[in-house]
Amino acid sequence: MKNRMPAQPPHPADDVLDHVGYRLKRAHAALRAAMDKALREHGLTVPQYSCLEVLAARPGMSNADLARATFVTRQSMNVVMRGLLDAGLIDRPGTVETGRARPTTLTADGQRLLRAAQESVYAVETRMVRALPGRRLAALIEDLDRVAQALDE
Amino acid sequence: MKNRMPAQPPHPADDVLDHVGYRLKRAHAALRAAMDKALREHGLTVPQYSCLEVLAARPGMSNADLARATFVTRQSMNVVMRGLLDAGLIDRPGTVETGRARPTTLTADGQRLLRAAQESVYAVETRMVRALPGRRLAALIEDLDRVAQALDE
DNA sequence: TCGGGTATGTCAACATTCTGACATGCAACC
DNA sequence: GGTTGCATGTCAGAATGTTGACATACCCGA
Repeated sequence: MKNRMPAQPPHPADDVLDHVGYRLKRAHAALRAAMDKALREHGLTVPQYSCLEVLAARPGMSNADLARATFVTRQSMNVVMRGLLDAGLIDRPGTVETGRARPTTLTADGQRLLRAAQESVYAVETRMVRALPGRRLAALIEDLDRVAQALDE
Repeated sequence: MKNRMPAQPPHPADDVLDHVGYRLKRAHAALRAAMDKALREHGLTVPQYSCLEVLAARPGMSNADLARATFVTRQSMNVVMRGLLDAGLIDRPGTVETGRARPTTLTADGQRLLRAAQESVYAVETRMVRALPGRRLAALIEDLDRVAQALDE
């Protein structure tokens, strides 16, 4: 209905649609949609892929660790892991010598599927990076980290 | 369990946690949590606030317009609007002369509540902006827009 | 040794959001 | 006029996520 003019908005600078938070939300929504589409052909959801990916980089993480790393609650990660366990993509000892946290690892199937999915997802990431002019990638990452840190405390 | 060292990760550069997508997700999660906390005292959720905010900047938007502007489906925005209608914060004509799209506007109560909520939310946004060194804000916004555009097509 | 304090895994209830579907309304084109 | 295409609003069901709660397990100081 209303026309969108992202390049030259016909509004004062304090328009909501010009705020950083809105742009951040917009970029995140676009990334989420692109990843969702890329992962569909591999039969994975974004949380499932995130779990596998983090697990490949940091083998032996517990359920609570994975929840924190992927920004969801322990309970949500619990159902994600149940799905991955049923699919035989991850493995976890039934009991552990000390504590309650059980270390999780990728199975051979999990590693295979992850490698296949990574090709699709990394293509998405490449599209992102190529859209950035010059050496702005490092600056963008640094700024995102500063923002996250400022908001966390 | 694993120690986090965001400044100097003890891993190769191709670690997932170093990717742009991960940092984007992380920053968005932090923003979402901060806004959630700021809005709780006003009795608003983030989608509800987004709806009011966009509606203040672009009065007369339809349900589908608002859904697109806030990156949710029409169906989701429908239930958000139902809550705002029941709370008397927005208003919408029962019928319209032409078409199906009904223009929505803020009520006086909606404008009052939005103004109060904006103070809390803008404080969050200020925290974000202050965390950015020098004149990097404009560059960050521009980069986020480029990323979103590259992923949308 | 024995409490607090904290972290974990999991269950249940609730909310939020999505996908699928359908009816309605308009425009364009034959 | 009729039909095709597209956008909108809304219903129903399923998937996904959350908060709240509880039992368990470690750590640490009194």
